[in-house]
Amino acid sequence: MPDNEIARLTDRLMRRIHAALNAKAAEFDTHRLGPGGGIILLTLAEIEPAKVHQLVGRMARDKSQMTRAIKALEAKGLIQRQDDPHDARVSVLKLTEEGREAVGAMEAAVSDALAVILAPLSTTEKETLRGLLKRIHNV
Amino acid sequence: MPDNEIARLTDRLMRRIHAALNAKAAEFDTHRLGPGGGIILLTLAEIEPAKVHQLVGRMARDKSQMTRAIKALEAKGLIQRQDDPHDARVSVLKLTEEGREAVGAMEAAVSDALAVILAPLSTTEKETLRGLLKRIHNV
DNA sequence: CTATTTTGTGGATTTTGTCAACAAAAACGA
DNA sequence: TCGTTTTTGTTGACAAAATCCACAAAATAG
Repeated sequence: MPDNEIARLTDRLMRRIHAALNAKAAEFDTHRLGPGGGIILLTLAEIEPAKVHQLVGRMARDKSQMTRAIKALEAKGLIQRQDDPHDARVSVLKLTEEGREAVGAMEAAVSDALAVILAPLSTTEKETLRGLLKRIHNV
Repeated sequence: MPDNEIARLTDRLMRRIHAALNAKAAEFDTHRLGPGGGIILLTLAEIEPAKVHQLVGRMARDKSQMTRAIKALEAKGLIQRQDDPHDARVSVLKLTEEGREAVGAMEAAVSDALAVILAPLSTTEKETLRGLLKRIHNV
């Protein structure tokens, strides 16, 4: 079952990333977002402005958790909500200036950590990996 | 920061796998191992006989959690411990016959779920992905 | 033979994940 | 149009997992 090995290897990779970031969290996670909040902010930076369900879809997370995580980010002044004139159920999420700064710091730190973990791969291979992952998600 | 995108895409992939398996857990998780216990069993099947710290290393997990997870698997009769004659601190973990059966059922189910998620990739691409992931872990 | 490291457990706490129920708005269909 | 269904988001209750710390016993190193 070669596919299954992909699952196990992916899990392992994710845990290593998680551990590495956790170890150096003190350096960049000045807002104490935690891993959960951090990755949401990074994703939002990528696709903002976004609605909650878009983040839920893209991040494959539970919506109730997303609600709470967003609430926390909002309380910390990192993101802000605006009403959507076309749909009264939803609000549009954007980064605040402070949020953008936090994203910058995190991007750099994640980049450092990833560089170490992905060191066994050449630049070309990393590109290949990224491409394959994107294709999996039909992006 | 292209590396960072790898992290996000990997996270997303892992969550999708998790969700897919969770959705069909009733079909195969007759022992109620949960995702955590399940993947440990699969990993053990791959490298048994193994000691706790080997599983910890390979799975990049916290050792105290591993202790508890193993205890649960042992209580369910899926794995068994034997004393290591060369090192009294550790015991050697093996699957029981029942554990082996559980692994078989899980392998099949995981395989099904993975096939769907990885469908956008060709067989060759899946092989490439697997190879890259293995290289990341220096395997 | 002491000091340090490795290996594994256990407790306490926080963080995440899961599941079900719910409400308001939107989209749909006869 | 009006009722029905779906989408979107929120909350509560609970289960599972992660994190952190301290500890003990055995192995290893100096």
